[in-house]
This record gives sequence, structure tokens and C-alpha cells, in this order.
Amino acid sequence: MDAALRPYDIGSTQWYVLYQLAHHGPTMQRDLLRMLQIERATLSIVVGALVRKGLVEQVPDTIDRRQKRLQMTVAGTKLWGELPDLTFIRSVAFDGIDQAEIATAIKVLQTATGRLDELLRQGTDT
Amino acid sequence: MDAALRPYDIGSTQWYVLYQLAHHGPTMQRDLLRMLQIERATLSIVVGALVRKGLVEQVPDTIDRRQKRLQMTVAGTKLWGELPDLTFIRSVAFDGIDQAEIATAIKVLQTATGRLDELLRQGTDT
DNA sequence: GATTTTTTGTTTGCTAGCTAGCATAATTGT
DNA sequence: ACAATTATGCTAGCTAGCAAACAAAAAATC
Repeated sequence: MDAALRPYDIGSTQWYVLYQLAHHGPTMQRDLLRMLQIERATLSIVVGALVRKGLVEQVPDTIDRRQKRLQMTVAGTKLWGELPDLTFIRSVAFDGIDQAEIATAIKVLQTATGRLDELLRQGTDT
Repeated sequence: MDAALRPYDIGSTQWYVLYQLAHHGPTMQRDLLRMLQIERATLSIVVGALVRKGLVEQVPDTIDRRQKRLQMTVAGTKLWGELPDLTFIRSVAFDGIDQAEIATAIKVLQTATGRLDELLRQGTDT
């Protein structure tokens, strides 16, 4: 993804933010957190980069002024239209592999990461 | 890994370098590159951190003075002895999962990453 | 109604990855 | 023997992750 996006000076996480805004419209920054599964501080940096480049606007909510609503600018919408389709990456990686084996791989990884998340969660709380 | 190593101010890649030196003795920095599968520049930073902390020594080779031999210092060996055993992480993640399913997951992921590596390799050469 | 706690976002400082470009040393070609 | 190429490592500048500490606003408590 990074290699494909490099010509556009966009990183993969920045791409995910744009994807979200392009497909689901303006979004609260706090809601993006849950969608992208990253930390507040990280998202702050990523959004900052997009704002700096003029691709995204950050508007404080009128009701809850702590929260910020993110929306694409005209320049952002234009760039999004020019970005290449990245689904070919998934095709290259997985096309032709047995569907059942992919399902097994997903199950194994979800189990493992779930257990590790749980382990971390406990370690943090205690 | 990072959570377990944090009390010792050691990152996971730094741990891998120490592991290598602890188990296989002094190693040329260029050989570590292949073992850790990271870029020259990245390893340079990681090794720099270890040298700065006095855990590893970087000695220019007498025959080829470009190359640098890495070896643990006394302080490094001491710290290595104090680090916790990290194999519990693998146990937490995978214990009890069907061995055949794990093998399938590994196969799927190796195929996918292999294909993507190949794709990147071509893109870089052209 | 005033105080405390929680939520949201930012900043700072770290690890770790990358590319590009540089210097130096070694090797290869002519 | 000298010139050109290759190999090794470093620095600079970037993305992206994290934790800790902070400010501001909102919500909860007393």
C-alpha cells in the first residue's frame, strides 16, 4: 500500500482516514479511533498531516466543543478521485488460495490476537 | 514483547539483536541485516541505541574496515541475564490450537507475503 | 452551584520501519 | 596502476505506532 501511495505522498493510515470520509461522509475524530483501532495520539498526528496538506478539515462540534468533525476538503475529494484502486493488492496476495484455508488462517490469527489483547488488557488494568 | 521489555528500556528489535549476539556470539552487522530482514538504515539506528546504552560494542573489522563486528559488552551480557523469558507470549497466543490449523495459517501467510514481496521486488527493479 | 471526574484532542518523546543521498572502503575492469 | 563500480554504514527526513502528561470542555457528584 505504501509503495502504491508514495507518488501521492499519502501513507496507508492517511489513506484509511480518507477512505472513511469518502465512504461514510464527515466523521467525528473520536469515532475514527474505534474504526482504525489506533491510539488517540497516533490519530492526532495522522489527521494533523492531512489537515496540513489541505485534504481534510477539522471542525469543532458546536454542541460538544471538545469533539472535532472531520470532513474532506475540495482538494481532498479531488485527490481521492485520482488515487489508484488498491484492491489489486488483496488479489495478488490471496487469489487462488483455498477459501477454507484462508478461513482457517483468519480464525487462528483472531484467536491469537484476541488472547494477546486480553493479556495486555489485564496487565494494563492491574 | 514491547510491554514485557519496557521496564528494561529495550525495544523488540533491540531484543532480537541481543538474542542473536547471546546465542551466536559476535556477528557482523551486515549479516544481522539478513537475519532480521530489515533495512541497513534501520539496523544502524537500532545498533546505535544499543551502543549508546553501552550494551553492545561495534568493532571495525581489521580486514574489511567497512564492516563492523557487533559483540555484547559486560553490561550487555549482564542485562541479557536479567531479561525475562518471553516464550510465554507464544504460549498464550497459540497453546491449544490445532497444530494442523496453525500449519495452514503459516502456509497461507507465507504464500501471501511471498507474492507481495515478489510484486514489490519487480516494482523496484523496473 | 461548586467541585471532582471523565472525555477529547494535542504535545512530547520514544521505538521502529522506510527511502534517498552521502562518505568511505573494497573490488572489478581496463 | 588507475578508474569505475559495488558494498557497508550513517544521516536526514518521513510515516506510524506507543505512553505519559497536559489543557479544555463536558458530565457527574456532592
